[in-house]
Amino acid sequence: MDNRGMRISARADYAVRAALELAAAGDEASLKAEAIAAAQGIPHKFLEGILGDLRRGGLVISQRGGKGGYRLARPADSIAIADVIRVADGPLVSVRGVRPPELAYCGPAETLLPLWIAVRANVRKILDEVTLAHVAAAELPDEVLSLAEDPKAWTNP
Amino acid sequence: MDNRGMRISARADYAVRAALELAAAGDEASLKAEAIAAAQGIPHKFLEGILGDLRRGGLVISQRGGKGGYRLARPADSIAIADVIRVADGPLVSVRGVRPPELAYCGPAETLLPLWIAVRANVRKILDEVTLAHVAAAELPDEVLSLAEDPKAWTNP
DNA sequence: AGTTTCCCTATCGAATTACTAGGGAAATGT
DNA sequence: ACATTTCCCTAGTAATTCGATAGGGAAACT
Repeated sequence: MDNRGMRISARADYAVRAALELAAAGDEASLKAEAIAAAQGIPHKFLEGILGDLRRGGLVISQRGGKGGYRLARPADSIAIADVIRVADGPLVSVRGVRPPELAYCGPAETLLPLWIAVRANVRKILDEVTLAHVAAAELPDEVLSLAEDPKAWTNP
Repeated sequence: MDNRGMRISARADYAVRAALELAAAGDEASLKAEAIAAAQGIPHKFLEGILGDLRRGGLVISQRGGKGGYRLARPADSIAIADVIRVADGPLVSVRGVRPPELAYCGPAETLLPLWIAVRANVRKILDEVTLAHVAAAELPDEVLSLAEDPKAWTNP
């Protein structure tokens, strides 16, 4: 009964870190998959698959050949962290595999639905607002920063 | 690449719904596993395992025999939804299986750590505050309700 | 005793997760 | 033209997790 709960998968984590490397390199510059993999300690072939998702999702543009690599398709301040996660990993929050609005509860559990909706809204509030540019520049919006700076937020449970 | 993301497992969902049935029955009354399973449409034997977790976690008290069943160990307004989820399903939020404070990021990804912390804090803000009594009585705290009532919170992405 | 109900362990198939392998296709440099 | 680089695609795989089921033992009540 240990490591379950709401988890951010390795795939989502890797996708965001790769996108951050691209953001840090500048909107014009391009990086090779191998360079990103080395910089972030991500298995190279696994990362290639993830970068393919980001490309199909319209977040990055790729080019083959000697001078090839990947670059962001849009400015880093117009790509939210949530965009990257959704493209690489599907819907941000789900309950038993389905998105909250599709759930049917009965009896005393009826009010669970708005509760899950509220949880999802509070996750979105952060991940839809924070962009690659924010994180790459280490400058989170004030509301997010104040959440993260609360010492209680760092405690175990 | 479909149903991943941050998911609330069937186990966590079932655990909360079972606890809500107990809360609705009153702090003193007790219900049999079979009755809870029928009321909420949860596989009976699967639910028994979950109720075992809740008991070992100190959230419910069980009794065997003809007049047996389960009842809450504490008043419903002193048990947060987060308590139930943690006991049944482990830590609320994790990244790649580990809890955020244990993560090590480098380069432009360094600020990811406070970001995940902020996400977790925002999830906790809801699930630590809302109790079984709130949900069973269909009366969510105002801040939570206003999050859930925003029509944008119900949209797809 | 006999029934009821919780309690424990074991098992199961299907899905998911995190990777790995191998080769094909396009762009570039000489 | 040719070799090299780098992306691109499909398939596979070992380990784990998820959701569920089965069977029987132990305690409590009538």
